[in-house]
Amino acid sequence: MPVQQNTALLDDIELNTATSSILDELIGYSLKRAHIHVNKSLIGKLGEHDLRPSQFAALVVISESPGLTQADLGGQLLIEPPQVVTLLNKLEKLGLAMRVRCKPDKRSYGIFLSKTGEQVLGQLKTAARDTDLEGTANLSDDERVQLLALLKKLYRG
Amino acid sequence: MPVQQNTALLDDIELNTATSSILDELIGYSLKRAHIHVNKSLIGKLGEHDLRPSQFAALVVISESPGLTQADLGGQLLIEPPQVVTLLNKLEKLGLAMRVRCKPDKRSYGIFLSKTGEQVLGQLKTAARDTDLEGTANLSDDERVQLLALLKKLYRG
DNA sequence: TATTGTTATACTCTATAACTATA
DNA sequence: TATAGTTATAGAGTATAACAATA
Repeated sequence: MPVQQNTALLDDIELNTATSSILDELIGYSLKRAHIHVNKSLIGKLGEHDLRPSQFAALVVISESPGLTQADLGGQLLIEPPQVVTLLNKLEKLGLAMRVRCKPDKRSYGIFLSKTGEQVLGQLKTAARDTDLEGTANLSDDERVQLLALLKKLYRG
Repeated sequence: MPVQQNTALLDDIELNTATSSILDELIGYSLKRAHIHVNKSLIGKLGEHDLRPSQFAALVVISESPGLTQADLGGQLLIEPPQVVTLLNKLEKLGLAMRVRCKPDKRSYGIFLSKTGEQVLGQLKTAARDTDLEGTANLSDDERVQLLALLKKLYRG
């Protein structure tokens, strides 16, 4: 029979909405959706400072280990050396961080925050805590604690 | 005093390892780390079929709503129309899905899986379940159930 | 005039190979 | 020779504007 026979039927297909999908069984898929959901507000807030989430994370790590090398920073952020270069170029351009040739090994830099970087980071920490609460508004405080514990156990072992 | 005075000290900086970081307070950050952790094995497995996670998710959605439009698909996957085009071009090139002009509205397509697409999807579903378990091996079955419930509550409300 | 899908474009993220300067 | 950082490049993901065909 001709293919076009189904045209009328196909027009009135109802999309699955309630049916259970394999995607709903996969923790990986729900992690992605949840991450998108929570990060929306953070991205918006950081955007006011011309920063991305990874750049905020870098500021935090540098602040907690001033003088660390680019290799150290990449290791903590789980990014490759070329990404560290791009990231630091941006932070230096914004006047928030700097490379200093202060190591005996003249190939490497010590990475430090500027005074401005420390000040901005202070503001960003508060903003990040706020947006994280906003993005998880569907959870109670107890549920937030449970979720955080489960997530850390998941990826830290 | 001269800046270089600190050189010897800076050489022996110890990186923070145990100190608590604000990043560890943010659910958004832990979601990202957990997602990276769980998705590694899935990406590897899907790579054997020249597929990415988003393309696997598209196969699932199409299979569950055969004949849906590109706008429907993009809505379910939370991606924009141009991304749907790229995604479907890839699936058609692999012979897994196809656009069919079967709607009264001649501007739109109905999207369907091919026979091969259905068969491949069957294999991929099993593989996805396996790799999701592998990637969450640090959790017990109870903890997986709890985590999934918390994640869905988080992004679905 | 509005909508579906498409193209073009751009910016971010990610990853690898090749290069430099130091070690 | 090996390593720290850099450059070049390429692929994937994301987003917007502009366009064609159809409504």
